[in-house]
Amino acid sequence: MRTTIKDIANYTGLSITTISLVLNGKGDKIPQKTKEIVFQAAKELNYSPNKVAIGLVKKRTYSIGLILPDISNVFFSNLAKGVEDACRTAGWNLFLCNTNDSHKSDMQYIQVMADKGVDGILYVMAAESDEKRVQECIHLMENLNIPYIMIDRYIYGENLVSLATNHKKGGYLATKYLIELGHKRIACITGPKNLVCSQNRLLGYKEALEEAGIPFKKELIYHGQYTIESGREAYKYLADKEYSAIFAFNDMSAFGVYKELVMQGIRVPDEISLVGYDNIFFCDLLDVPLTTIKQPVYEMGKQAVEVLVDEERMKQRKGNPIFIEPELVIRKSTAPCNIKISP
Amino acid sequence: MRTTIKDIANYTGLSITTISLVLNGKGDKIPQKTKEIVFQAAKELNYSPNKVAIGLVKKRTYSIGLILPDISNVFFSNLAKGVEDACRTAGWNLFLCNTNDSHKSDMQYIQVMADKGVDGILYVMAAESDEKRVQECIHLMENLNIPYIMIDRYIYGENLVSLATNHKKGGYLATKYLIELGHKRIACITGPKNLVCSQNRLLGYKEALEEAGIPFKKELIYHGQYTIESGREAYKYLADKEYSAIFAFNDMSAFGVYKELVMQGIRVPDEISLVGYDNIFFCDLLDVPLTTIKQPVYEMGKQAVEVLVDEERMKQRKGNPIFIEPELVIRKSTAPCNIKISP
DNA sequence: CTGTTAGCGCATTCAC
DNA sequence: GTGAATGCGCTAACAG
Repeated sequence: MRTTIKDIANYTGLSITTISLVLNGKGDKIPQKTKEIVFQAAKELNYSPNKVAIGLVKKRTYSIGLILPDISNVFFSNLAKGVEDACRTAGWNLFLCNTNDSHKSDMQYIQVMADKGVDGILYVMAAESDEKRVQECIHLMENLNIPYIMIDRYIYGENLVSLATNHKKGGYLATKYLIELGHKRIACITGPKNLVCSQNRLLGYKEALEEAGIPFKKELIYHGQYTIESGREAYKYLADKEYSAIFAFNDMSAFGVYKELVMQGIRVPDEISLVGYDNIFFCDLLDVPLTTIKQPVYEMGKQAVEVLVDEERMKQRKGNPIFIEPELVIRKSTAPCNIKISP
Repeated sequence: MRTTIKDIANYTGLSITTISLVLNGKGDKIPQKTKEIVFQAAKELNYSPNKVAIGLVKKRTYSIGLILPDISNVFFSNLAKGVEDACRTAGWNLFLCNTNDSHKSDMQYIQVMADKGVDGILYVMAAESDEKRVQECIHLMENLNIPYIMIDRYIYGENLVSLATNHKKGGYLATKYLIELGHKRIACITGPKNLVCSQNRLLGYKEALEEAGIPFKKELIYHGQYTIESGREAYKYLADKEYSAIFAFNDMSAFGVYKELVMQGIRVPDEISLVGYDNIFFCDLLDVPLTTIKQPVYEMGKQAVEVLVDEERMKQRKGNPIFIEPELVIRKSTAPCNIKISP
């Protein structure tokens, strides 16, 4: 059996109160002598406080829940690492909840986390969720009265705290760079239509086009799923279109098209320029290292924890999204346009 | 405020016991009518049991701790996914503990998990740990009387439960395949010396050599750290050695040498054959897809949970490691040896 | 069939 | 300065 505060009381002949006071640093009025006895006993008996009991009386558990779609996705595992590192530093613990992009799991986990008494939730919504489903999740957390931050995938709402990369800017940066290289027909492989992050990247794309006076062509947009597979499908979809560059809204779909391009004997970047999004660590490992938009995802995780844990900052941030600035990382998959296409 | 069992009691005019009995399915002797009243009230008041309180009295929390070195490493994030999926299925929850390969963190997390009342620990030890440090961790868990399974990185000890790939076999398979391709001088890039998993892969390597009557050459062994960087360093170390194939003990270090080989204009597999280990998902994405040894890491995570949660199976497994069979995955980075080297 | 009581391990208020 | 008593939300004997 674990030793309890009671055991120390028996062992020392002191009362439970005294032990608790001393061990919690609230023993201003307790003589040094007594304190030492308590500390000594605690050490001898190898005492460590039962956090479940503390959680029950204090109604704080010093643990938070991280709900995300897929921990095996390097984007999220880097996020998780940032979150975990920040938690450890702050003395918190982390429940990992993997939803496999299921809205139902989202709802279940929110409830379970509440039952477990977590002090907050970091929430990356399931990709399958539409506006209505997001609201359902948000309402649940509100009703449960549990602080939360929406990460990456949602940023509107007056009362909610959210944190995300400035995706519009990211989309803009990528597109502008391609335009500067002389590309005029730039295909897009988006993420799921209902995700705000994907919508915003597209807005940035359009803005850059407009700024350069290039007309937007709907047929160059392929709506994908942020997966390798959808990158491959995008290639097929684009087969009969004219384009000299591709902007994939995440690195995975960029890898997908890349593989397909290579298989078809199309050279990157000589014939087609390719830009990804995320800056996953192995962009660098490909034979043609991938030009991409970097999201500082580890730092996002850290920062999310720091805000969530701080009541003041949470209040400030209601309806006031935290935007993280993306960054263009130029590698070898992009080159000046050398194809003449009728505009 | 959350509604409690007491609120339901007040609301219905019944006693706390009755509520508890009904809600826990132990109300065999309670009339259907009463039951319905209770269920109805629970629904109306939106009741969900406080798991912290339950944890305190039952001394079971239905949560487990997963302690691992680095969640951003795809190997571990896939493991974590397997673990999490199995947990969700079984109705358990998962604490994620990222140690950054620090032994001190290992020790701290073990204690914290115990304080949090977890019902078990899945433990992947820090790479920096030597025999003595592992023992320290094991003793702590034993003293805390908390069930645990050592995953991947440790398999000896009469009283401990462990689960790992049969790394000797993995090393054997990789080496044998290279030998069959005609390679005689096969360089190795190992993992940290103190890790049993790396030691075993080396044993398998030696066994395959011996079986083929090829003498073991110590100078062909480079002791790395399972990182991309150490793959690069391995290349430099091997610069003045004669070899026609490289067996890297994980995919990351394989990528490292691969990059360096490409930079030096050495063609894979025409000049040098390369085999990795792990079968990380982007082995497939490289321009020269990597031949490797597959560890079914997701399944390992799943299985670990299933055993940990089952007292019977835990007993059976004491001192009786669970071995997972690895598998050779042949891709494009290996080819018949066409270099003549004096033996 | 249902209510009363005790207790899980701890923090905390109020006496002594 | 220290101890006894109370309660956090729940389960589990034990009564009745």
